[in-house]
This record gives sequence, C-alpha cells and structure tokens, in this order.
Amino acid sequence: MLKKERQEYIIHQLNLHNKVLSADLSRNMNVSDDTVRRDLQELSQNGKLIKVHGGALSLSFHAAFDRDMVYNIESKHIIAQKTARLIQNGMYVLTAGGTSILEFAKSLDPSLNATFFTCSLNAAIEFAHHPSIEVVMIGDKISKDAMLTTGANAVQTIESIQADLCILGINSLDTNFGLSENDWEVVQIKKAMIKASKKTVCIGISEKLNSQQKIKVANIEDIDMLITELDPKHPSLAPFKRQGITIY
Amino acid sequence: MLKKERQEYIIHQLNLHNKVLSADLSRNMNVSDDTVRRDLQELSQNGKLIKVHGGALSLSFHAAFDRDMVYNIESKHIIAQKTARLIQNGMYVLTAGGTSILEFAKSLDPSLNATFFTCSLNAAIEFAHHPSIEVVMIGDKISKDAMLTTGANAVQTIESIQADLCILGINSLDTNFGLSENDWEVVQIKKAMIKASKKTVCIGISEKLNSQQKIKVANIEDIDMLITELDPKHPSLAPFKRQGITIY
DNA sequence: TATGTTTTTGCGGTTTTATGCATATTTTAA
DNA sequence: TTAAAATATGCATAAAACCGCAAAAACATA
Repeated sequence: MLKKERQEYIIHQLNLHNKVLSADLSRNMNVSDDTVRRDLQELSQNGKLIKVHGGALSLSFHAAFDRDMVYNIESKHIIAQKTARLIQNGMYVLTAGGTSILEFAKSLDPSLNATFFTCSLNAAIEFAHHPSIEVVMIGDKISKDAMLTTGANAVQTIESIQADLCILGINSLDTNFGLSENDWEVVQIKKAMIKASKKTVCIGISEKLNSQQKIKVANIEDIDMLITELDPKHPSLAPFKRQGITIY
Repeated sequence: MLKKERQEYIIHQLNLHNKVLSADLSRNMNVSDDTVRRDLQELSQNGKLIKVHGGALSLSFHAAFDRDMVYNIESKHIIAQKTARLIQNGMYVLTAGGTSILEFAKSLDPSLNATFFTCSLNAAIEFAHHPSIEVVMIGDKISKDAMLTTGANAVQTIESIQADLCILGINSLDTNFGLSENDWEVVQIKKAMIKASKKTVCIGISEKLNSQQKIKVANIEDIDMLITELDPKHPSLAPFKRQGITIY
C-alpha cells in the first residue's frame, strides 16, 4: 500500500467515523504502528486532522470544541470591515456560511437597508440582529456539518433570485483549480449562488489561498473580487490579480 | 473512547444541560470514576467548565442564571422531558419556536430517528446538534421579533407537509378563546402547522394558561394535547381536560 | 541498465501517557 | 454525628509515542 493511498484511506475513514484508532489502521493496512503514526503526524501538520493519543479525530470534531478560538479574529475583523463597505442601500445579497461571514454580518452599518438571502442558520441569526436589513432564510434539509440548508429545494429557491452580490467564505482558493470545497451538498448551493448573482466576492484569511479541496465550486474567472486581511498590493495576491480578480 | 472524545462529550453534555454528574458520565462512557475526574480536572484547568463536588457546571450557567427565564428553568425541563417521550422513531414533527421548544430539543433521546420541520432558527440549530434526527428548515423572510421564518412561502411549504405531530409553544391558552398570539405573521405559520399535522400538542408553563392575546391561532378543540410542568391531575388543568384535551 | 540519492519503512529500546485500582481523606447529607 | 459518596494520592501496568538507525524501496540521472 502506497503512502498516498494510506493517507487517503485514513481521511476516508475519518470522514466516515469522525475518529480512527492507530491500532486499527496499522492492522487494516498491514503496516507498522510507526508508519501509521508518521502518516497521522504528517496529515496533522497539513491540518487535515487532529492527532490525539491513540489515534486521530476529524477536524469538524475539533471545530465545535474550540469555538473560542481567537486565533484569526483580528484578520477576520479586517476582512469583515472591508466587505461591509461593499454593501449599498437597496442591494440584494446572497451569502453562505462560515466565520468570516458571521464577522461580516456584525460589521454592517446600522443604517444600511438591504436584503440578505442565506442558507446558513448562524448567519441568518447574525443578520437578523441588524435593525433595518431584511433577511430571508433559504429553506431545506440541514446539513449538520456545515449548519447550512442544502438540497434541491434550496438550489431551486436560489435560482429564483436575482442578486447583486454573492459573498462566499473561502475554503480553498487556487489560481488554477479555482474555488473548492469538500462537501458535495454545499458545493451545489454555492454554485447556485454564484449563478444567481451579478458579482461574486470571495472573502477569507490568506491562509486559505493556494490550496485545493476535492470538489470544485467555481473557476477562477467566475470570481469577481477577493478580500483577505492583506493589503491589496501584497505580493501573494498578485497571481489572483493577474487572473482578473479585483483585490480589495 | 479516546480522551479528547470523552472531553468533547462532556462539554457537549454541559452545553445541553448546564450540569453533569461524574457518576453519569463514567457510566455513559464506560470508564472509571477516576478517568472522568481527571477529565473534569483538565477541562476545568483549561477554563472549559466549573468543577464542583459530584460533577461540573457549564461556564454559561451563571450567565443563564441572570436571565429572567431562570425562574422557570426547572419547569421547562420537566415539560421538555414529558414532550420528548411523545416522539417515536420515524415520526414527522412540525415545530415553531420558543424557549420550551429549545429545551425540548435538548432532551431528545440520542438514539431517536425522526424528522423535524421548523421555522425557528434557534430550534433548527438545537435540533441539528442531535446525532441522528433529520432537520428541515422552512425558508422565508425572517421575522426579527420571533426569529422565525414567516410569509406566504413558508406557509406554502408547510402545507406541502403531512406531519404526525405539531408541537407549539404556548403564548396564551384559554378554554374559551383557544390558542392566541399577538404577531399576525406568526399566527399564519402556526395555523398552517396545525392544519398540516395529525395531532397538535401545546407545551408551556402553566402561567401561560387562562390568558388571551390579540389574534386567535386555533380553537380549543383543535388542540389534542397539553403539556405543562404540573401533574396532569392538577386542578387548574381540569377545565382543559373537560374540553377534550389530553393532559400529560 | 547501473548508480547514487532521497524517501520510506520497520525494528529495538526508551520514555511518556492513560487508565484503573487500593487506600486514605474529605465532603455531603440525613 | 455518622454513613455514604466523592475526591485525592500513590502505584502498577499496558499501550502508545518517540528516537535513532539501518534496510528497503522509490527516484533520478547519466
């Protein structure tokens, strides 16, 4: 069994069960404990899983645990404020979920009048706290991992909207592969959102740039604008600018 | 069960019930008391919970205590547990919002398999924390006061559902005037929910009984069951029993 | 194909961690 | 005050992690 094969198997098992035991892995794959441990270590370093004594846990497991993670809060604040400046009175805006979106919702000008459509429960609640904007929740079955409504019904609803702007949190953005995700259902939603909007804005911390995930959401040319915590002139953003994306 | 997994479980239980008993934990997780104690100690040191003799308390416990609802927290717990017993595997359940509903969502048996439809953002989030139930969010414009989706679209969606049970939090219930509310939009939603369900259950603390509000949601004969914190035999419930409502 | 280089892997020995148990002590509640 | 329950403490044990190291495999390159 090849290294890459093994690691994919591990991730697969993790997606399936949310946890794996080192002993199980080494037995099932017929390799030594050390090899498994090295695999887990590597995957952990690449942020693919959480290594713990005796095995590993999936990332989504940890996410709920450390919701007080103050790690990137400063960056997200900057992003939120930049993004908030884009919204003008009377706009119709589509948004998905993610921490960046939540932060953005909190940063909106209190006097703003606009209409937000969202699939994210948490974003909807955040938007609803705003005194004057209108919030429309797009209904469907809830995907528990993402806390988003997903499914044919949601997609259909989105298709019936003509929005000015679509704001998406970045999971992975790459100049070649474009915007990608690893949850098929969520991808369907985001694709529909992009299609239903005149402009698409991607927001997220720069860490998420130049990485790929399993499923493509959009080609790089479908993205109109990119907002990170970095100054628009920052060299690491130049490749995206060359692809015709407005950096803000 | 891995250490981190256990600790995750403990935090989860705390978020749910605001307190945990060491004995319960060690039994549910099949580990020794010592292990649980060490976990609690570690979590306490990391500021994740407050350790007390016999178990632990959630950090937000005191915050929750300040709120006006604390007064009724015990009652709501009783109501929630009674209501949870009504739900059986395979059921389709419609629910609106309210604190009673939220408490109910937390009390569901972890092994339950059922499908919940709701207009309430907070309820949806609560339901989505459950490991196995399916949650469908009914979409539409969000009413900021109630944090519910309301409108023609939501009503139409509800009409397309054939539910076994409809669970409504009581705002006001009166033997003559029936169930009433003071928000017209919310009334439309609740009416639709009752119509779309085989049985309608009203839950809420007994304080809400024998009061009226502006707009009627349903006649008293449309209510099949009433759940309060009181014993079913309590005299103040007798008038409702006489109207043919099952008291539980 | 041969050859040198890098990567990957498994092994032995050591260290660390996790857990349960026995026992003594403290806390709780009747 | 007293019995029961919960906690702390020290210890034993097994499992897992770590650390080099050397063999094996994969790779590159002439």
